[in-house]
Amino acid sequence: MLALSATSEIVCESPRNVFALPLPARRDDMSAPLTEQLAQSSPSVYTAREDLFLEGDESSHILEVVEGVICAYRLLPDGHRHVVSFYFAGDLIGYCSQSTHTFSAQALTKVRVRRIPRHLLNQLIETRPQFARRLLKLAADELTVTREHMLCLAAKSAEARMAVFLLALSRRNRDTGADQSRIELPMTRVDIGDYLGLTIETVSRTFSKLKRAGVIALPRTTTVLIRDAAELEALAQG
Amino acid sequence: MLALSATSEIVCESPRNVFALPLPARRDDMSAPLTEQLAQSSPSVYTAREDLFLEGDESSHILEVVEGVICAYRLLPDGHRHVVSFYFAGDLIGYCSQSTHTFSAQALTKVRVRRIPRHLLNQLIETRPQFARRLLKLAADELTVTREHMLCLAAKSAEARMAVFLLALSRRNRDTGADQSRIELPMTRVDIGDYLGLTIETVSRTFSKLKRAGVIALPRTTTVLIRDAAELEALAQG
DNA sequence: CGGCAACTTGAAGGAAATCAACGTTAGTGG
DNA sequence: CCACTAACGTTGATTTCCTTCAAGTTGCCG
Repeated sequence: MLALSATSEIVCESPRNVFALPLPARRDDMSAPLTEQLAQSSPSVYTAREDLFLEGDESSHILEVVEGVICAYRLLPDGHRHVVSFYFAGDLIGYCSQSTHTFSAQALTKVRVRRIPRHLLNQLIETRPQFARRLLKLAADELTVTREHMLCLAAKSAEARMAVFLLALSRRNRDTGADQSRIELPMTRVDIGDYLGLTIETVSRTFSKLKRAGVIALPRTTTVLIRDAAELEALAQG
Repeated sequence: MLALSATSEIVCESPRNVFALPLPARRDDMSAPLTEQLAQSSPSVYTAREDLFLEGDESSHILEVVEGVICAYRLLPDGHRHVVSFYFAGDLIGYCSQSTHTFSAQALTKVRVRRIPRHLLNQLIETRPQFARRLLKLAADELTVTREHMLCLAAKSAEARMAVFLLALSRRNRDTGADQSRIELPMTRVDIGDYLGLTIETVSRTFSKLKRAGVIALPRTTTVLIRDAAELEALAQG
């Protein structure tokens, strides 16, 4: 029921790629009363392209994604948009942020989230030091993943960035038991571009290039089939 | 004596720029016995360009920078180097990372650091929930700062990145009571380039361009004088 | 079937990388 | 103190990759 306690243990020690974070929850390692308190809050539902919150909003709750995909983004004064991260089922959003949100969050698909009041989180930290350590581990892992993405933006070509991106989605599939070689993209080309620091044209062209090279196939615009994972890994290196 | 407890309160609520993190410590808000335990460890000293640790090394301690500047970096298979962050006096390194370091750390100047054993940190988390919350806050702030830098790399021009970088250093000066308009660069052009995702040539050219425009002056290669802070702010926007 | 949004593709332009040469500074030893 | 050297920094010319601008095309939903 509650992912908080479980996820941190499943996370790999040194995540190499983005989206390498959480997995489905176990419920046996939390104190029962608190688990129930957290579980009480019934999931909120959002439809595609609906904003869950905006940058600057009061963040009295943290969110656990139960179903669907969420896009965290920021709008810049010059009109640019930057996608900070994508969050999938099992992920936590805003669990360690300021008193106001530092980014906006938009549903990419139909989304169900569980809202956990921050004061309850603080209460858990007070009473269960184990819990605090796990939360710290989660924060540390998100930091590592963010740095990995930063490195990607600082030092890699469009092709390499796309390869890293696709491999991250592929690994996420593997970790959730889905087909590694078949990726359903819940996000548009604009979302991908804003995430990778590229224009939609470059994203599209790079997809075409990878397709021409036989590395991937694109039966539909939202479906990527990985044909040559080894080559994709090589391209991801740079 | 110990920065851990104090820094988190001084950190601004939503840091807008890198290097906006910690400030000198206060000691009054920690339980005395533990403070003393932490203070016992006498600072280690490193000379310029000496590595404190390498990526992959066991990280049994976290480091508090007492004096000097440290450069966190990663070496990529393709020979590229990426500078993750710079750490200044008062900053904490590796306080929330994996069991092995996810980046290497090198002294840019003579450096003194206090080494705090991780097990002691865990002990503090167990016994002092306040402490755990503060550590979480520190992690959250570093995440926010990292995301800010990521945005910079993803969406800004060479000129804008340099402007953001210089303003961050300027703000750090202000926060430590030093001259806002006079920046002593402890890092080389290579370090700056690897941090901003630019080549040394571009870094150098951008410095020259800013100088020509009267935005900054460069009496020496390691000294930047900010002549037109407003214009620099404008350039930082993009 | 029409209309619109998302995506693709092509051509031209620009920002930064690369390649190459020259200056400058700091550190060393005569 | 000065000459020498090597690392660091600057500047210029050229190339490359990605962006921008501009049409098309596809696919979805009424």
